[in-house]
Amino acid sequence: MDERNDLMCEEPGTHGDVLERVRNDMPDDDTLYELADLFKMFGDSTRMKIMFVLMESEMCVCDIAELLGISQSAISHQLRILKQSKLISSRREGKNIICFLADDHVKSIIAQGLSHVLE
Amino acid sequence: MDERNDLMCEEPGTHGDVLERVRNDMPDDDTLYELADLFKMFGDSTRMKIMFVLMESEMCVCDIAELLGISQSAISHQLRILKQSKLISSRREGKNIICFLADDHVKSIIAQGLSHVLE
DNA sequence: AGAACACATGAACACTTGTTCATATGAAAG
DNA sequence: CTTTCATATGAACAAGTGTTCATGTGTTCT
Repeated sequence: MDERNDLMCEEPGTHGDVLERVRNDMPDDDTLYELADLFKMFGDSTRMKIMFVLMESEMCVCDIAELLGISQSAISHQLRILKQSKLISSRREGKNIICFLADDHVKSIIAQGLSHVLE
Repeated sequence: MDERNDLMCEEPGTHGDVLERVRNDMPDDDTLYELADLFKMFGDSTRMKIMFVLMESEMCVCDIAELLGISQSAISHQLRILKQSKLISSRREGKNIICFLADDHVKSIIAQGLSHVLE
């Protein structure tokens, strides 16, 4: 019952406990795709920069673009994607659209990533 | 000194405090790219599945492939990438290559992502 | 040595992704 | 109402990504 895991190869059916645990803990396919799509958001340096900026302060679109030295169009396209993933929200204020982080998980996810990267 | 943030638009130089904080807290470009590359690993459902499996138990390549119903070649290509990112390590055991998570951050990163996805 | 199994790898291909460029929408000021 | 500033959006294109297929490498067994 606490035996070492035998390999499945060439001897199927000999370690049902692992198989069962995996099947129980693996999220369903929809959740898995959502999860992957979420992490894709953090997988582009432009979007990472945007989120880093918004961790400091909410900010309008043109300020983000100017601060990062990236074209307004590129920023706008990325903001659209980030909003679809519910990571960023925005409100209008006169001529400007003010963007801000919509989820506390953003900071903790980035923090975990950073501690891996920084060894 | 605790004033509301003015917008940068059309009035540059009026909110140096935010600018300065952003410049201080933004990682250098190399770190940013590493960070984005790290999260790219979590941005593919095949790699997510592999990591979910390895969260339960170390396992040889062919078992991972069989368990997930994905071709051995596809798994092997993805494992190569995951190893380059130092997320997975492996050792040889006879004919088999046993893979296992190489970093504790994997679990916590995935956990943070899941709690976002599951609302 | 040869056969069989486990895994790795390279090329090719379809598919996705991010940017640029041009243009459209929307609010505010003259 | 026209202009101007702020932002959004669509098309097009280059670059990146993941899979398959075929084949190569390494290990064990007879």
